[in-house]
Amino acid sequence: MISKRAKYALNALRELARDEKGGPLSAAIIAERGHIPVKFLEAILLDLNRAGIILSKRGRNGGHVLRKPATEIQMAEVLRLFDGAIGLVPCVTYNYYERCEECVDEETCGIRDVFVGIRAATVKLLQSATLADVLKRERKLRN
Amino acid sequence: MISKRAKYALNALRELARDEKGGPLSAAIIAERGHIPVKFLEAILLDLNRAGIILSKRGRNGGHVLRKPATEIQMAEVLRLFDGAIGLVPCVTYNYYERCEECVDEETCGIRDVFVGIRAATVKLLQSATLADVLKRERKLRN
DNA sequence: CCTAAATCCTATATGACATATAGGATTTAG
DNA sequence: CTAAATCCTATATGTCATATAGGATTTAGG
Repeated sequence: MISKRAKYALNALRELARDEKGGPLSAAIIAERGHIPVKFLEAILLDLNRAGIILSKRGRNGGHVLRKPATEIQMAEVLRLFDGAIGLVPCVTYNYYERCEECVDEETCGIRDVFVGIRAATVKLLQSATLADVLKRERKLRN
Repeated sequence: MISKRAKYALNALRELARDEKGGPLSAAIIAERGHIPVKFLEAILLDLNRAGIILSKRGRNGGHVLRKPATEIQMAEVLRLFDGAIGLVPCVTYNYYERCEECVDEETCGIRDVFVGIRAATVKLLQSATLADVLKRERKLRN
């Protein structure tokens, strides 16, 4: 299961993608539209800003916009940012690799081999799922 | 990430599969071979027994054996037993379905749509991964 | 029958983490 | 100058995963 932080982040980014050509959206508005606790969302938006995914403007008429086009923001990037590794076991991830303490021989572990395959499939799907793709899916689902 | 309970369970089951035609294995032996805390493993084996995956015999010369052939025990079954839902969000699972609180319209949610695809791919891989398959992979990896 | 070896069972410690809130400091436009 | 917004730090809070303790029960064999 992904964390609520990650889920809220995805929801917030979807709102920004929908608004891509409009003005900046405030945390309060995003929170309302996405049914997200405001203060919690603020922290999430801060992380997204620091990670270079959104651009946040302070002060009156401030708010948040996507820093890149919606075609270039992948769900994979967002999940990695908030939840770290995507794999189901620590020994199958690229960026967060960690040996399993109990592991006897990683090289010949058949269990690991299965999880390697799952990670590959998952990452592929999460990389092809950009915010633009998410909106496209929604248009399709509405018919 | 899957829980340690689930990982330990898979490791323990692999030991039993390797031993499939031998006598029952005690928790102590499995724990030693799999580098698992004994008492913790005991509780896990108890769950596996209650779930009908292994058969446990008490008393002297007691121990645990697979209740079904290794070709019929899927990793999917084991993960579901210990970690519950396999999907990355509660709204995409068959057996543990739960609506996302913050969800506005599940039917047309593009984010959910992506996770539906991931769950399908993951479940497929976990179902085809039986204990026999795991052992087969290990023989292959040793070459 | 007795003992050793094993599973079975319940309770509990404990530490980590995710979720969430509080309260304010800072910036910015009008 | 003020209102609206982000930014920042600290903290509460509860839940859960991991793990251990201590014994009750069963079973085979000498």
